[in-house]
Amino acid sequence: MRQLFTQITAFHPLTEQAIKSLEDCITKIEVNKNDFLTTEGKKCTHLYFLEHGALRGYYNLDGKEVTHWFAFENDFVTSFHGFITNEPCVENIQLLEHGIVWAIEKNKLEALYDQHPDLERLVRIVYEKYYIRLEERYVNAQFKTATQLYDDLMKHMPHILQRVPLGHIASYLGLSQETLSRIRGKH
Amino acid sequence: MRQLFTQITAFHPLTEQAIKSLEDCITKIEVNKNDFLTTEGKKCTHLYFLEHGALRGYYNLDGKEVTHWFAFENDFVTSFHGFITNEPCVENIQLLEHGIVWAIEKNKLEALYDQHPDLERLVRIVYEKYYIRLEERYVNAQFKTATQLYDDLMKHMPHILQRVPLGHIASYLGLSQETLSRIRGKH
DNA sequence: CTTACAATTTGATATTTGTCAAAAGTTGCT
DNA sequence: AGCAACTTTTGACAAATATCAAATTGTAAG
Repeated sequence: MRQLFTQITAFHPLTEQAIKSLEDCITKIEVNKNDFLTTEGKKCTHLYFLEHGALRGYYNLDGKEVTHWFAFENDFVTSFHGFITNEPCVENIQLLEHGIVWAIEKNKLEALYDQHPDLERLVRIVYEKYYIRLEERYVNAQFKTATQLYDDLMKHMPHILQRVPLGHIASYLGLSQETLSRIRGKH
Repeated sequence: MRQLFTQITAFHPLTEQAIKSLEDCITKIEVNKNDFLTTEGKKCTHLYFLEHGALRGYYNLDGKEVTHWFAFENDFVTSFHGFITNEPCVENIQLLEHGIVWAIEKNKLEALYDQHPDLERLVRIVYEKYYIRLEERYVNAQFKTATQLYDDLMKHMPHILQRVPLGHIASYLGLSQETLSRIRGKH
């Protein structure tokens, strides 16, 4: 638990009281490879923090699985669209390895905001960080060639090939698996 | 000014005190077509709210201008990467028409958060909204065909063709201008 | 109304990437 | 070790989109 709060407060420091309150609201979950945190059509009422493991978010698009993000250690995770709008979510979140996640319910989290502005600030800052991370990916995906995308990925997440099947990575980059395989072939 | 706060509080209600404090920190700016709110390399220390007008954010990539977003009436606008990280920004924000914008300095805004948690909450909610908006665009851009992208744009922003040159729209969709022109040709 | 400049369209061709199918390689299980 | 299921690679070909160049249309100023 200490380890968890060390990671979380790296985004923004929290008061002892906020940490105490949080402790009462979070649940530790152990999840196996191929388990789901949420699936298409379900309400996604929890925010997760990934202590250990790897997972992916994907859509079903014309019968194909389209992976649109990965998460690893110390990432906040949820189906953001569903979590924010309260609508049934459109994506599936699946474990790629055995993992440990912490969960908090949306209602409880929002109730804590009222007592702990520092917690709400932390979440605001997380959104800021995640927003610009997504923006960067967006610009890359749209305006770079397949080879550039692969090179960038190797630079920023060199470990990913060891942990994630190629097909998922291809779809994450918006490429066919065959194209990615060929690119990788030329060193 | 009333009009402005009507729009802003549509995201989340504010107390009278928060509104008073905000009033003291914001500046109204009138901007002409082709003016810039910020340019590449500058620090972007302001958050803007677009009361009237249209503008675009674009990168220079290999000597080409790449438009990656548009903003219209009642949008919050800034170079988010620069604004959040305090690093020199990588994009240009340019007016496409004569417009009216309200500006607030980042320092002043953050100072207000301490006195007015409701304002910080409003901003958090704005980030949430903008995050899922971006996510939606991301998935579209990556996994839809040129024709689908055009049809979606016509559905969600049918007015855009009247206000924005085709070349900018093409680059926003990640297409060449010629391709977009041809797609548009077949009704 | 005419001219000059900018924006858009059209045509021909090249490039990139996707698709389908088959082969080769891996992994896990008994 | 040996089989089955899954993942990755390879090849041939098709489709989508980009590029370059030229023609056309639209627009604002005198």
